[in-house]
Amino acid sequence: MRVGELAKRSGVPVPTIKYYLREGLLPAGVLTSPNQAHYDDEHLRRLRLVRALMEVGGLSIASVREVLATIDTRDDSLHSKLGAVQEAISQPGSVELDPLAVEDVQGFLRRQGEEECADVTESNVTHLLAAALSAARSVGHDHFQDLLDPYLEGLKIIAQADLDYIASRGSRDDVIEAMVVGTLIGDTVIKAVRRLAHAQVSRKVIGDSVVPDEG
Amino acid sequence: MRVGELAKRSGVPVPTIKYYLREGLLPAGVLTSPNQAHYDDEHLRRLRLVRALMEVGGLSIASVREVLATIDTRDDSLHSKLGAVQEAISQPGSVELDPLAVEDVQGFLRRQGEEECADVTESNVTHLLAAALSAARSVGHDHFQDLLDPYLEGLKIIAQADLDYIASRGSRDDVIEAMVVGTLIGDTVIKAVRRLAHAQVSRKVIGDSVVPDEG
DNA sequence: CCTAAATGGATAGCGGTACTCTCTACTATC
DNA sequence: GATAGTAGAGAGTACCGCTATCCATTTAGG
Repeated sequence: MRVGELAKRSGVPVPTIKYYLREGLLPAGVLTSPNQAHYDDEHLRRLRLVRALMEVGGLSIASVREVLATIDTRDDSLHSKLGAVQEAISQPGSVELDPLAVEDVQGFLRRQGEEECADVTESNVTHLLAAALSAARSVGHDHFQDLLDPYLEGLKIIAQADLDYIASRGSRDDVIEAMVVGTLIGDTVIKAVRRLAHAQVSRKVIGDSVVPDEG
Repeated sequence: MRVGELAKRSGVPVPTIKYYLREGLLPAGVLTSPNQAHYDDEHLRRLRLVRALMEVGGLSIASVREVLATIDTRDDSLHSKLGAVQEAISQPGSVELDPLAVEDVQGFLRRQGEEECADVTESNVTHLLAAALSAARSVGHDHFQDLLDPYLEGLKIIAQADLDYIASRGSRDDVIEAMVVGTLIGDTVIKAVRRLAHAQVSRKVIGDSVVPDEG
């Protein structure tokens, strides 16, 4: 197919596709003439992935490029590939870390039997966690880390479901893409379902009055 | 205090504070002269909240303004306030919804005993969920909704912890702020811990080989 | 009291991001 | 042979979150 049909089938405007080609988010089509190229279903699939990463995952073009590069690297074991994918999709903001929050993270990791926790900022994931706890502290929530253990309890169930889902995919390529899609779209799904669960629990527990007027 | 000290104590540059004042993210200080105003600890607290919402929650200025407006509205019960806060912090992207994904969401809600599910797009939260499942479908993941039930199972544990945390706050104002902070910063913490749980489970289950080379 | 620094207020400009437009030379199709 | 589509590439645009500059006034220090 040519770029027009790719645009029609993906819902992405032609100029935007050209832009993605220039930015290296999409591999070039096969040239049949100096100004004619053919694109196949792989291009369509990749294009939809790019859009999903941006729209649902909220990733920037630069992050998408990094994620795609990680996906396309073909030398790691699946376990380390999962790690690499997670690093690529977990860009922490530029919050400066509260040492107490760093300590909280290290304590948590230690509690979970993680031995090698030299520097929290070495991994995007632990950095992200420390940044979030720092932000909590900065707004006066200095016991937010107490939630880590119950969170992990719930997330073990979720992570098991995630891994089952990923492993149920057919080819190795599908497994790797499912890591990205499952993790990023999963984040959004979890966000939404958590809010629904809040509403459910709140309806049962809080009812309508739990706290007096003003403290 | 004057704006200079507010800047020093919050780490936010003076011009940025002025900008936030203009944008209505911060209430004006008390004028003591035509060009002198006093700010108090409430301003500092609010400023830090604004930064936390933007840096960790990834909210835009417009969203922050909306959230603050919701916080400051003082007429709802806590239960409905939680709902309002959730709506304000759950802006769905502009993905067009797949009818099948909408059906998935409705089925899920029905399964959970939610009766009133006329229009999924009426609530930002269900819209967000439908958008995420639509994106999953668009990249060929048309059974992602099978994860909803295990997700809810894990998230019930998390939501209970959240509600306990929120309810443990002192004043009504603190409770309301904890809804925002706990939900948004909680999202990020959950994101990070989920990745750690992935690594943990993956180390145990996947080990290093689960899927053959190529399908 | 005088001067330097800071302040409130307002307007304009800047840097980054994600497109979108425009152009040229060519090709496919009717 | 007229019309529409195409590859490739540079310029332009729109929005967002600041940042810089200016002004008249005021405060703080010697």
